[in-house]
Amino acid sequence: MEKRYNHTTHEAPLYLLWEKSGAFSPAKDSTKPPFCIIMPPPNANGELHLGHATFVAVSDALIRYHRMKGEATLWLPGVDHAGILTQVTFEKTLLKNTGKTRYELGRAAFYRACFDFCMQNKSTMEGQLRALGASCDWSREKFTLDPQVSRIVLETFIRMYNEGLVYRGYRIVNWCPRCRSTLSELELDWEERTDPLYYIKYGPFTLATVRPETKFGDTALAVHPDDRRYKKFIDKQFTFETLLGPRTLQVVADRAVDPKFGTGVVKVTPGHDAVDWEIGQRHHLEVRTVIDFDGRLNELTGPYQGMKAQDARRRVVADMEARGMVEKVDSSYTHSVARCERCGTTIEPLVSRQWFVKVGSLTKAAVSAVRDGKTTIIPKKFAKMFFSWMRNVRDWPISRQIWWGHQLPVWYCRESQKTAAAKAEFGLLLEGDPRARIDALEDPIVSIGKPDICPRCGGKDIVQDPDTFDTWFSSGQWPITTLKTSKKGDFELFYPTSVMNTAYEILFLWVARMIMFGLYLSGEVPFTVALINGVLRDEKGQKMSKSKGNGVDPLETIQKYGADATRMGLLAGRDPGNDLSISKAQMDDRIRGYRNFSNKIWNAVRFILLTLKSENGAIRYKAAGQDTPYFDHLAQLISQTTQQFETYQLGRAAEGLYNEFWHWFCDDCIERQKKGSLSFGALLEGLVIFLKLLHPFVPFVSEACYQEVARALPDTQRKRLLKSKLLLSSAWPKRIQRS
RNA sequence: GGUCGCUUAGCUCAGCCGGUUAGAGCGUGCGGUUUACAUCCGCAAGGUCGCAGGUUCGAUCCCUGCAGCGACCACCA
Repeated sequence: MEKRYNHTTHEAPLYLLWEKSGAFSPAKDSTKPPFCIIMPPPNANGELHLGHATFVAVSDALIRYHRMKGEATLWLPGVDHAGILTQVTFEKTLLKNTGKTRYELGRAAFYRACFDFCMQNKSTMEGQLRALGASCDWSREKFTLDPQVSRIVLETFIRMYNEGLVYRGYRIVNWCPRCRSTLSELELDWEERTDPLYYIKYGPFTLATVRPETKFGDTALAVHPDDRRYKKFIDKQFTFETLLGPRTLQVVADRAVDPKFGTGVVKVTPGHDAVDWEIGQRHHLEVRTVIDFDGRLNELTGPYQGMKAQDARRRVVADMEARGMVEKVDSSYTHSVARCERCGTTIEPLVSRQWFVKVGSLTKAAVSAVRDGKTTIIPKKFAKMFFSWMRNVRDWPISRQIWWGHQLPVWYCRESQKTAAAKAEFGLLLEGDPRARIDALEDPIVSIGKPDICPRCGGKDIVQDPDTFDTWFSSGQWPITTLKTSKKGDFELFYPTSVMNTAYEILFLWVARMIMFGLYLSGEVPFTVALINGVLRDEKGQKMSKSKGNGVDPLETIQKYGADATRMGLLAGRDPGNDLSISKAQMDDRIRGYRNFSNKIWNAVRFILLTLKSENGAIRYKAAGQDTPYFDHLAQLISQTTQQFETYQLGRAAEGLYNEFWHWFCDDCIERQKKGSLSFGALLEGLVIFLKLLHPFVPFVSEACYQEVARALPDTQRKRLLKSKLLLSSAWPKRIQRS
C-alpha cells in the first residue's frame, strides 16, 4: 500500500468495478423490502455545481445504507428538459454561435438542436454523478422527453380534461414579452424598484399611477366603498378629456382599493393589471387590451401604437404634462416589479387564453396526505411552509408558448372556426407562423394523435396547438412516469417510493405538485418521506448558481481532494434543511480536512495490515473478557449510526463516525493495541465494522481499504471476516462477531 | 402585510426529550514524533450561548416580549 491515499488512482476504477458487479441494479426479489429514491432530475441546460452535489451525498448515503441492509434498493437517475430555462439558455448559445434567433431556425430544427444540446449536457452530468460516486441504476435512466414518459404526461392531461380538472380560459397572465410566453407566479422574480408615481387628472378626480401608458385600457375608476370623500360618486359616470379625446368612465366601489394610498381613487385597467382584472370580474367591466404580446401599444392607442410600453410611458407623460393633466410626480415611490425568472425581462400582465389546472381538490388531497403522515416532510419546518402555501394556491396555468417541451395534445379544425379573428389565427397556424397566438380559436379537440377528421364537423384541415406544457406539469408526474416506463414490475414494487431528497427551493414548484399528481393518478402518495436539503450559499449569502458565476464544479474538488472528501464536506455536521454559507476558500479548507480523513482511514488500514504481515497472518485474541469494553463501544456505535440513518440525521452520523474513527479508534484503540492491552483480532474486526459504517459517506476510500484487507487476509480468515467481495454489497453490521 | 426560521469560539456550524468543567472542523499560538499517517500527534488560548423578563431545585435548551438577520408566501394603483 502507498504511504498516502491517492484518490485519483482509486476512484474511477472502483466505480467501474461497482457498476460491473451489477449491484446498482436491484434484483427484484419480492422477499426483500424495497427501497427507492427517484433522483430529482437535474436540468438539462448545463452542468452540476457543488450545490447539486449535496443531494448526491445525502441520497447516495441512504441508498448505500439500505443496499447494505439487504433491501431491493433502486436509485433511479434522470434528467429534466427544463422547458423555459433550457430554451432561454439555448437561445443565447444559438445567437452567439450562429447569430440566429429561434424564429429564423424554425420550430423543428430548433427542437432538434436543443435536443442535441441537452444530450451533451446530460452526458456531462452523468460524468459528474459517476465521479461523485452516485450508485444509481444507469440502466433505468430517464429523460423527461422520452417518448414513453411523454405519452403518460399527455394521457394525464387528457384524463384531467375529461374530468374537468383542466380547462381553457381567458385570464390575466404573467406574460414575458421576450420569451413570448406566459408564466406561473412561481416563475417570477420580484425586484424592488423606485419609479415615478404620477398624479393624473381624471375629470373631477386626481389619481396616482406608475403606469400611465395603460390608461388607454381603463374601463372604470374605483374607490373604497366606505371612503366618505367619494361616496357620492359611486356608480356614477363621468366624461372627461383624455389624450385621445373625451371618454366616459364609471366609478365602482371595491374593497381592493386602499383609501390611504395616493388619492384613494384608482383607474381600473382589467387588461393589464392582476388586481384590476379581479375588480373587473367583480363589476363585469369591459376588458380593453392596449398592449400586445410583443409588449407594444396597439391600434387602440392612436399615436402611441407600436411603441414599447416603457417608451410610450415617457411620451404619454410628456404629452399629458403639455396639456396640464399631470398634477404632481412623486419620484421616491418604491414598489416591486415582476420579472421573468429565466431571462430577467419585466413581466407584462395581459389577458390571454390559456390552459389551467383546477387545483382545489388536488391541493386538498395533498394537504390531508401530509397531515395524516402518509408523507413526512423532514425537517418539520418545511411542512408548515407547505401547508400555508397549499391553503391559498390559485389555479395553475400549464400552457407555455415555447417550443422546448411536450406539445399539447390539442388540435383545432379550420371549418369549426366561425369568427374572422379565429380564421385569421388559424391561417397563421397553418402557415406555421412561429408567433401565432391561438386565443381566438374555438372548439379544441383533445387527442394524443392527430385526428383524421374533425369529430364535430368532419373537417380535415386540422392543426396542433403550438403550446407546450409547463415543465413542472411533466416533472410533477416524475415518480410515476419513471417507474412505469423503466422495467416491468418496477412501479408495482417501488411505488410509493421511499424518499424524495431535494432542495427546498422547489418545494412548491415540484414536491407539492408530485404529491398532487401522485394522489390523483395512483391514489397514493409518490414518496413516504420528503427529505429537504439546505442550500449552499457563498459568503455573501447568495445561492450558488451557474448564472451568478459563484458555482463550483464538483469535478474541481473531486480532482483536488477526492469524491469522498467532497461528499463529506457537503454532508458532515450539517443539519438537514439548514443552509450553509461559505466562501470558496473556506469550502476548500473544509474539504481538505476530509481529504485528510480519507488518508487517515487508509493509514489505519495500512498499519493494521503491516502488523498482520509481521505476525505472519496470525490473528490473535486476548483471553475472554479483555476486549469487552471495546466491543461494547463498537456495538453502541453501530446502533447509534443505524438509528441516525433511520431518522435521517446523516450529518450527525457522518460527524460522529469521523470523531469515533479518528479519536477513538486511531488515537486510542490502535495505540492500546500497540501497547498490548487490546487484542489484534479485536482491532481487525473493529476496522471492518468501521469500513462498513463509513462506506455510505466515503464510498471510495472505504472500498479501496476493504479490498486491501481482503488481499492481505489468509483465505480462511477472509471467509470469516469478509463475507462479501465488495464492501458495496456487504452486509450492514448488526452485532459484533465475538471470537 | 402574513408565515416560518436563525442569532452559540476569529470563521462555518453541531448541541435530540432542560441536569456536572458548552462541542467539532478550519484558523491562531506553543511543543513533539519522523518505521501507520506532517494529509501526523500532544497541549493551549478563545464563549456573560442576541437582549430583557418568566417557569424550575436547576435554562444554551421551555414560555413571553424586544432587537437584528434571513427565507418563503401575498401585495404594493
